[in-house]
Amino acid sequence: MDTTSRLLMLLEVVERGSFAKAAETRNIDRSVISKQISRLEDDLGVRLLNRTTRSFSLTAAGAEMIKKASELRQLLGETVRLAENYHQEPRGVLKITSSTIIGRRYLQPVINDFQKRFPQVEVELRLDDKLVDLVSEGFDLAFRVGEPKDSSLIARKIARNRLLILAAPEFIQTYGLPSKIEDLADLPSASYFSTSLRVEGIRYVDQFGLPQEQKIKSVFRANDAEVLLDKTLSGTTYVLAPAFIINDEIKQGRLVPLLTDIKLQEYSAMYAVYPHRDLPVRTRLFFDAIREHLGKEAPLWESNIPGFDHMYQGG
Amino acid sequence: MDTTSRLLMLLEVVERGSFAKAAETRNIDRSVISKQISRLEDDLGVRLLNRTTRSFSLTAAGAEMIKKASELRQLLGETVRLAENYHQEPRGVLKITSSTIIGRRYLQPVINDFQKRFPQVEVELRLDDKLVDLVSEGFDLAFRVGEPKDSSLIARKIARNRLLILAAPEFIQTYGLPSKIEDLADLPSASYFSTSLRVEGIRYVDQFGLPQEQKIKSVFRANDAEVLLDKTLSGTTYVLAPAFIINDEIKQGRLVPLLTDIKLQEYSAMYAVYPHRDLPVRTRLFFDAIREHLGKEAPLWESNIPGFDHMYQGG
DNA sequence: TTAATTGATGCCATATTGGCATTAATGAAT
DNA sequence: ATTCATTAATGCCAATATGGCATCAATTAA
Repeated sequence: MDTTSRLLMLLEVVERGSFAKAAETRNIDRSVISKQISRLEDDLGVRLLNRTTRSFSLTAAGAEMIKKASELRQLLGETVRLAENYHQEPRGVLKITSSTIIGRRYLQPVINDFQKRFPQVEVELRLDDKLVDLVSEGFDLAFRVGEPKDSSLIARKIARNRLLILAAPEFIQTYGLPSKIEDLADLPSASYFSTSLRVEGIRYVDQFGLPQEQKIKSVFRANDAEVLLDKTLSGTTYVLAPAFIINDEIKQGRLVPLLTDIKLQEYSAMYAVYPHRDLPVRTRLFFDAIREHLGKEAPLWESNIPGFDHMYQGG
Repeated sequence: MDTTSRLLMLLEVVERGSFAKAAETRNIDRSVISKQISRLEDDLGVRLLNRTTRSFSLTAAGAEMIKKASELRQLLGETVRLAENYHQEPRGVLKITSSTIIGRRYLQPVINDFQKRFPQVEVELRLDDKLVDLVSEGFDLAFRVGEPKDSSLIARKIARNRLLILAAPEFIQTYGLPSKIEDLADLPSASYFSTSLRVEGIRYVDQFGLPQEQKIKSVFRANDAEVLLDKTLSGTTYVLAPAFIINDEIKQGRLVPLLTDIKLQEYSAMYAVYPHRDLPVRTRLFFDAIREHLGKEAPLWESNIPGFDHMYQGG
């Protein structure tokens, strides 16, 4: 290991916040980090970290070094990617992250097929419902619902993701079929709720083409769409759900779309996110495979919703 | 050894022109280079060099890689230098290059003293009369007569270097003492002669302040100033010599300045050259030590020429 | 007070590196 | 043509460096 690698190690230590965490993400022993950082300090002849036994802070020199280390990582990444552009056959490790549901339902089948076609490509899939740092963790691709804020990343919309209002037949028996959107105000609803996003109403476009929001009566809130769907299947709530979480519940008659004449506002689409302009071959091929799988026009999941083209379009 | 080091190795191979030369400058076995370059190609998955047994050429991928390797070297250098700025005590290896005469006569005494003061600093001195590439060979400092052309380098004038016209007493006995500069036209002269510079006349300023050049009759040409001086000591030629090669020949009466009333044009000064704005401590200290040794006003070597202040000033 | 976590250190098996000798290929000199 | 020298590649081996384990001391949380 040479100075560059040690600088990158230092950068990881600082980004992760401790030797132990850096060791964990690298799957190496803590002692290795400790030794290599010490070695780096010896080589450079500067103390980089002020250490106490349980934490550390950067020295002035250390702060300058991690800036440079970050530039080095960037440049080294570009270099490797440049080389990868010369591959005609994809190879290497394809690192992907996505939310649990996207990964399980839409990525996994593509990955299975992909690795049959390209056995030289290894795949690492990290399912995580909170955003991870693509750059520092070295991911090639991320799949997310909603456009990411980080403008240093490149996001491409790969599939629309319209909303539906759903309830189980049992719910309809209990509460009756709502005939206009205002009826939803008093019906029990399941709704998405997290630190970053809480759904408190249904946004739609009225007959005059004006945006409106119908308040809902949320009796169950969770930060997991599948849990909300499961709750709704039990017949005790209705739910405003994105189309991409629908499996065959509608086809089997276990869920029924409500108020399909309402024109709902489009929900955040599904995006693919990557950190660089020039993708390695393996990434580009996987990206294409995903688009192929999800469909060019209507996304794959909409085939689970018969007649969806005519629903929630305001007619 | 990791990818970065291998890229730097590749860069050296390309710069030096062969595996063998790169191995030589690194003082390692050729096999190491061969293995590491192969390893780099495997890791990147690209062929970088088209090899025949006795030479190689870069592939397109290889050409791109060495560009990046050069950026990496630059950035890594900056990083290390940044760390060195935090040293209060100088350490590390001070790599210096100069012409033979400058090194032997003016650097060596300073180096001896310097290493007494700072035993932590190692010194590598490369005496070479042709210019070497400071950047690719990793030199901290170069000392040269004449301003270097490479504008990416920083040059600082550290001492003027005036000229004299010298002859041995024996020469004067033989040919008589010249009384005006035109007398030199027919007297045998030793003159500097190399592929880059050939001296064919003596440039001076006449009584009206106009630049003139007096042709000389060169009977001995060499690309080494000491050899010219030695020839002159033999009494068979006079010579136009820069002051910095004078030892005690004038004090001992073995050489006599001629035509000291002529106003000679100033010769190229001695320059220190370094590749970066921010010098490591060891370099800055050595630089200061050299300036101290050579003298602020009149350079050290002028003390070997009694009355030199009043010579060749047009009086 | 105890328990848990952190980074440092010493020890050891293992992996990597660098040097040597050999080989094959190539181009220059005779 | 025929040496001859030089180049890069390869296999083998010793020296070196690395990473994992166990342990320790320091610190914080419970």
